Amino acid sequence: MSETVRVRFAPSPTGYLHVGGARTALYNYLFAKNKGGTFILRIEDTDLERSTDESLRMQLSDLQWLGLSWDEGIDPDTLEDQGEYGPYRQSQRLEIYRKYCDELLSKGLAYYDFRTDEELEKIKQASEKFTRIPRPDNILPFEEAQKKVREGVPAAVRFKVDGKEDHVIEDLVRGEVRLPEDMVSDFILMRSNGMPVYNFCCAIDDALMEITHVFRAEEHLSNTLRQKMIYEALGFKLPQFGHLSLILGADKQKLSKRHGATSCNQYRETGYLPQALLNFVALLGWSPGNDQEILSEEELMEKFDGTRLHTAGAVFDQEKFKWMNSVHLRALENQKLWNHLKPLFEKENISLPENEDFIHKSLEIFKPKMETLADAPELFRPIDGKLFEVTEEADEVIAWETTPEVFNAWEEELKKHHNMYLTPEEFDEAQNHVKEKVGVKGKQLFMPIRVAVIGKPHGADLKSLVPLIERESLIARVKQCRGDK
RNA sequence: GUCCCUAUCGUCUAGAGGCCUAGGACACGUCCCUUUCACGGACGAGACACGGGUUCGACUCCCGUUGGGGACGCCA
Repeated sequence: MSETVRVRFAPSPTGYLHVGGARTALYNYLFAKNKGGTFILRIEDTDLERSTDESLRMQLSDLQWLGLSWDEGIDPDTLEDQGEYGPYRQSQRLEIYRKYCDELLSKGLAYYDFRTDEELEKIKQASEKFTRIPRPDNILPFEEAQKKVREGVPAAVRFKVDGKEDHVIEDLVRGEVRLPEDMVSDFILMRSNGMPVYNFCCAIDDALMEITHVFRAEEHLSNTLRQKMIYEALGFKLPQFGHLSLILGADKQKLSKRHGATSCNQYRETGYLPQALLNFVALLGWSPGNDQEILSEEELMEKFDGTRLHTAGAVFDQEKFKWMNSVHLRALENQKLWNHLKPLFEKENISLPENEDFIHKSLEIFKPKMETLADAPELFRPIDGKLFEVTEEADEVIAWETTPEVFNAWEEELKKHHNMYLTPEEFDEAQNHVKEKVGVKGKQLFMPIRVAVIGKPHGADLKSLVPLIERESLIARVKQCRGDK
């Protein structure tokens, strides 16, 4: 009895995927998964000026990175259609729009508008409190207008917004939303260059692709009114809409570039995990209804059924996102985490042992200190002897009266051993010997040693850290700290 | 300006008339763990925008005010 759920995400390929877009895509994806439905990717590329294949590929790559795979749409590599309802790129559906446009034109539900940009601009300037574009004084009869168009006179096609009735939309998020029809003016269906415009394509495609539910941002509310009119004029069945609250910046304005990082790609490049981004944006405007905040994709799928969506906007809190990323990062299996980290080490020219033992031990020490993947190079750099350097932070410690003695004693201890690495026990023993010999304890003791190991007074626990570094390298480091040549 | 949407700690949120002296999380503060830094743990501070109704009873329902946001494109 219940029809199959078909939802879509319909980005326009202009730049990277925005986090708001990621959330919209996620909700639609989760809803499809939750209902056993189909998730469709449609490309809204009718704006020739701004849409590029490069952007398209960037968006597809972002979606893939997030793991939001689609059942119908276009192949991310070949960009070829996949599915029964194609083409899935609006730029390849032009004849379809043309056909429906002619239908509306011939029925008198739409008309050719021969006014130029300049004329329209003049009209806008003329009225003080301009809100809507007025209908032209004399609309040519269809046949006559068509003839003129065929002769090459440019004209846009506008939909006639006549009625004075209110439209009621049963919104999945907001309940009954009443929109007065005169809220919008006669809107464009086809540009004068022959390209159809968003509201028209969207309505036609959603109808033809048999979309059942549309989750999209609140800013589309007035478009929904336009699209409803198109649906009705063409006799299509309206899908269910759910208008999502907006994601806001710290100043409560719609999240945009001036708020800093807003594209998925930026987060990807600064060391965020896709599962963290998904988890975080999922909770911006929706909650599972309990106190659980860390959710896997599977849990999200299971719990997201299109209800419990918030009506008010949500501020994107970078701090909390960072925290959530650190939680997902710590939950990651060591080997998987290492695979994420490897390219970063290579990029920074940090050479590290790659045996299982080292990976496990080092990650156990450094994982709690990482918030993003990008924190790893700083943490691991001191392990690589060739990159060892004494930082300014260490100056104070080096200046302590007893520090040179600690350095010497530490070096002597290291020289007593012969194995490549010290064990944690051997380190303890060595440290105790230094303590007895120099007669210092506490900060006076371990801070100089830490400086001699990683070049700075703060960092990971020495007992776990020292066994990860070659003894020879440790000796070289003390020398360097002491200023030996 | 017009229309639409919206309103619980600084932020994300739980709360669907009595379970609320309003719960959780981030951030913040104190303490514990720790010979540093993190992680972890305990505790603390911190909110129902305001005014009217409805009701025996409102954070929860209705109306208004105020605040915030969005739309008003031959962008999507």
